[in-house]
Amino acid sequence: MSNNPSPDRASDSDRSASSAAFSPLYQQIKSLLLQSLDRGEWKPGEAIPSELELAARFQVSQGTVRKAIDELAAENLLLRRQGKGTFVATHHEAKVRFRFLRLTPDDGKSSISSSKVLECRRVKAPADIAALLELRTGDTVVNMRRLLSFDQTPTILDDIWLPGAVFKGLTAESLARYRGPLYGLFESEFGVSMVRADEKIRAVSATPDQADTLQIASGSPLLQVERVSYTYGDRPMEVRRGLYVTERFFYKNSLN
Amino acid sequence: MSNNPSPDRASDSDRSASSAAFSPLYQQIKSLLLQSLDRGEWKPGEAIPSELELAARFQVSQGTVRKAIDELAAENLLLRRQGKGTFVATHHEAKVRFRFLRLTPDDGKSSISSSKVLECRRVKAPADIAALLELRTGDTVVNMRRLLSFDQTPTILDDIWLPGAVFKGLTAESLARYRGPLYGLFESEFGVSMVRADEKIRAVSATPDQADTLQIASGSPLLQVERVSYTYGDRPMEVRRGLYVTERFFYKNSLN
DNA sequence: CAGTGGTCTAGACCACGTG
DNA sequence: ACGTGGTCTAGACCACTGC
Repeated sequence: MSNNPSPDRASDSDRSASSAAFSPLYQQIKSLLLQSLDRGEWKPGEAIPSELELAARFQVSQGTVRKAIDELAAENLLLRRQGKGTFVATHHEAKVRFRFLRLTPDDGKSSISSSKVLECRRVKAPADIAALLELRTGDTVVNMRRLLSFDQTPTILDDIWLPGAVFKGLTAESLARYRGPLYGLFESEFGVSMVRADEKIRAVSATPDQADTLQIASGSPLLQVERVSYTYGDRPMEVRRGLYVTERFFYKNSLN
Repeated sequence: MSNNPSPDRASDSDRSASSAAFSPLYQQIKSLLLQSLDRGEWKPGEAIPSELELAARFQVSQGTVRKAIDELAAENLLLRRQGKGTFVATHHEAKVRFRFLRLTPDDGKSSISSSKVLECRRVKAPADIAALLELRTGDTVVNMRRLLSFDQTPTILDDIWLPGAVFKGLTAESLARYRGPLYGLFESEFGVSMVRADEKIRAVSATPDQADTLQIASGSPLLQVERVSYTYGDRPMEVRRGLYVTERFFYKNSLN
């Protein structure tokens, strides 16, 4: 790229053809990288090409690639490791486990967790779920319910909804066999990377049914967490309604 | 600064004398900027010197100053405005109001809020509050309780604790006269800028007293939010225990 | 028009991880 | 020794703001 008083803009127009029209170069590079991630050109956990390689591929300077990667790293889509390279974020990692699970034990001790799948079936989407997943009412969705326990104490009751077209072959049996975080399974088995989520939190009273499965008194206060998770391109891929027992745990949040 | 094969490092050692010893230059600049902010050299809402001025002052390149400011802007301590300058963040702004108040109405309509101070007195700090504020048990603290209503509906009951040595002259009367966000008052009247906060969230049942002031049924589920707020240098400056009625509001959070 | 932050480049050197 | 990302610089030009 020349940077002279009368610059040659030919290569610029080449680039903008395949990307958002008039935005900063590094933003265009960022979109291109996002497209590659979305398309699965580099899988979660793998390294992406080096900054110099990408600079050569896109015909820009290393600094411009760097700024694009900086933003993706700030959004936790990429992970930089000095001396090694830049890697696609994955949910198969101890560090990342608590990025989406904000429930924390009072005494700080990380206790052993167990997950029991109570139900998993394919059904027609209710209107509210369909809307949140940007599907049509009646489109088929996977509905699973599970109970998470810490130190043998039932703590989280989750009701999860997934688009049926994407999560083919997800059954109670395959879930029961799997060890590890659910979002890790989604990555490996269905090619769906969860990248971001919004949560709406309320306090509610346990219904008799809920109280029964959580082994608490009916009417006890519960934290209700309604989450919508998104993949690349802000496409919603999961709706999750969780009920948390906050007797010995709390939901941790940081405001900046 | 020379960048030759045999560089002259004299100016480097000059700088490191007044800052953390061996860290990247831009991190040292960042600390110096933080010190100036903490010391009140530039007040909330004011512009800080231009990048070129700061570069001249610290004897570094504009790019290095820029990277320091980038991080402070990412942490919401500074606000960049193209063509105008870089400004110190302030809580006197509509945009920032909802940075620390995460309670959102179901219907999205921003309703008028009113704040009623129920109590404000200087007392000796209980052990738990003192620990959170990094004071000694029995040091004097300001304790205030207030009720926030939206559309005439009582919604938030706050119990707030502040270090007495810093918040001299804070009385129920001065609070009653003041309009606007509490953190704005803290900035203007006491020179305390809240920069970050940690929250622990639980679901609880309303006690008879709480139910009475919030005009709900005794035993109703409430969101309990325990917040510790920090100024520059991670010094705790407020402990706040809030009870939120989440009937027509929810606590909004984003996971990245 | 001048001054501010925003973008882009090119090149040097440093720090880290691996072979 | 080599390749990776990390830091730092210098300089050009762009985009926005306000006089």
